[in-house]
Amino acid sequence: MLSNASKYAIRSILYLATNSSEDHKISVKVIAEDLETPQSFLAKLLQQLTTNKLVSSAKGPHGGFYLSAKNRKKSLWDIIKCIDGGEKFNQCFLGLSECNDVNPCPAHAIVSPFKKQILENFRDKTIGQYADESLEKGTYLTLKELEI
Amino acid sequence: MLSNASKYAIRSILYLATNSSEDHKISVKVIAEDLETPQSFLAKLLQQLTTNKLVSSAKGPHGGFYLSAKNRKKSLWDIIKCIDGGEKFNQCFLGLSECNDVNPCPAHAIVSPFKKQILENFRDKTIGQYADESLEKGTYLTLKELEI
DNA sequence: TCTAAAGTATGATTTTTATCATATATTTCA
DNA sequence: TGAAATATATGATAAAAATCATACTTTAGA
Ligand code: FES
Ligand code: FES
Repeated sequence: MLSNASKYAIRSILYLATNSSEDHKISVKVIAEDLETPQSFLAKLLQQLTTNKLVSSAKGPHGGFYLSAKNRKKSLWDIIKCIDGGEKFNQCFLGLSECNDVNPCPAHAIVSPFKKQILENFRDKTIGQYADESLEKGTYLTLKELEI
Repeated sequence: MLSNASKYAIRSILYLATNSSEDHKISVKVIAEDLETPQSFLAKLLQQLTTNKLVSSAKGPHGGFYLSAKNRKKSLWDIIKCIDGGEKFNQCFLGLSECNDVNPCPAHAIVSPFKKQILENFRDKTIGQYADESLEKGTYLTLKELEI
């Protein structure tokens, strides 16, 4: 579904949402280590996200990445659009041009309601809300913290 | 979600399910033209599917591919397993090792029910049933037949 | 004011996926 | 029995995605 790039981007941003603040910026190095993602790839991604105002950054010592209040108002969907492009959810599951109710493919009936629901969720919920819920529910972002 | 390979494979098989029979085999050439997929790529895929008993074939003039009664008992899930491997549905949406309810990622709550239901549908319904439903409901497999 | 710690910019490489191409083996039918 | 139609087998190439690397810029703090 999503590219690695998008997955890393989402995880980084949710990570920043719970762990960073304007007073506590986090460097790519640390993010990459915690999330166990390739560092330079992540650096590139974070640049792109910064350019698109999805995350904030500061150079120099004690610099790093963090989420501003505005950044927290963005959605998962904004991230996906930024990295993978906005077509992710209107593509047909079987690769048949566009996905719509007029020309449904055989998988449409089962797949489509879910796509709609997920898209809605990703579009309507803010990063901030996601982060808050994560804290409540105790979800996981890194492999390290998994209970295995 | 699925690779092009899997998409082509599924579409070919559903196509064969409604258009072919032991008495009416169809050549790669025709399948590829109708589905508008790259011919040699499809040829390779059909070979793999044949090897794995998901489709049947015969060489020589009037040869081609078709679905036997047994082939029709297979599921979409069998196709996906054959082409993309069986991990497609237990991977975490955010790339966090495995997807399970014990160590949910932040997207798990919204994504997981969907994955479960689709997997179930893909596993439990046979190709034959899919084809029958398609005829009833009038779904589409090729770009050509789309109402645009 | 210098140095080190960050991000920024850009391009090279590797890996995976998708696609193209070509030679071989069977089989029907004239 | 031989030519044509088909699948089969295998390898080459191209395109896309992921990863690695390197040089540059800014800034805090000694
Ligand atoms: S048309 Fe194929 S998933 Fe909607
Ligand atoms: S754990 Fe991430 S989708 Fe289930």
